[in-house]
Amino acid sequence: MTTRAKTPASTSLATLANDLRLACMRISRRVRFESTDIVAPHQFSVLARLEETPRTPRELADIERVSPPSMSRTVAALVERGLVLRADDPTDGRQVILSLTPEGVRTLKDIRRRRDEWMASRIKGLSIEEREVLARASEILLRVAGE
Amino acid sequence: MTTRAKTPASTSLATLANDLRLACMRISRRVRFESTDIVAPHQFSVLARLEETPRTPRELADIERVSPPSMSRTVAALVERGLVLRADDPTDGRQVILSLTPEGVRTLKDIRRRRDEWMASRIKGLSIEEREVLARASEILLRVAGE
DNA sequence: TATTGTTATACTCTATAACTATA
DNA sequence: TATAGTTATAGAGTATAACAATA
Repeated sequence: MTTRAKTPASTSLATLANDLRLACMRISRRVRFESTDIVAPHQFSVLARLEETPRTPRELADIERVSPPSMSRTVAALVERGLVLRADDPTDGRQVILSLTPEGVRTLKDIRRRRDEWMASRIKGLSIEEREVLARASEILLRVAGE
Repeated sequence: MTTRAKTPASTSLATLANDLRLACMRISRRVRFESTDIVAPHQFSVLARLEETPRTPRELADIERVSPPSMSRTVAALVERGLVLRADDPTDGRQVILSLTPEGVRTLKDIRRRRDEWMASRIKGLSIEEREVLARASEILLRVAGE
């Protein structure tokens, strides 16, 4: 492989890709493992999608890349728990509109708070310079992840 | 959510924790979604553990925080696929020693290559400065994740 | 008696196929 | 006939409880 950069070896594309991927995956893994969420991962994803805007089960299934029956079941569990509200679509009798209940909003906030607390506890001991690096990296990564 | 951090020193701990966590989780999510792994996540974890050193099912269950019966099942599937080798422990008849087969080693490498390719394609278009930020961030994050 | 590992059984999440209701 | 959603059924992964083999 060609390392054409005058910069350190750590900026080789392949090395950086591997290091960065591992770093992100390990952080994510520990966040999930140690913040003991109140809802399952697939339920959390649905709540987060409904926080953006009300959606139909079909839309959620497409976004989350699961089958309609799976989403039907996931939604049913969230409705059962009082986190999601079902409403008939006034213009199309086949569809249902799903949205978050106040309890759903609270649950989402609570989960994020716990996750953030874990992350905050990890970076609390870092230097100002290190935090600045991470702040800049966050911006870049969020942009890259959104592309 | 809460972006805005043009004044580095005033970047709050909570804001950084949230941005950084979201960034890592979104990157991880996309890596998993789009590199279409050959084995399931829990199987990959076990292969990676066995790459470090041969282990018993009990050790794997403790490390991966699943029950012994679950690990028993996971291991059986990997043995069935020819990725893991079972061997009797010569000093303790109750135990079995699990290790990777050559095919298991190849599979692990292949999965990592695919994941890295996705990540590399994402950072290919970044500037030298941005890559340097990510390289420094990787070091910090890997250290933090390992604590 | 304690430990390792498996089998028995049940619950959850996933999928495909078939069904109902509406457009 | 096509679409939205659910129900029927089956296949994995996980768990707890009970069992077998060994220490």
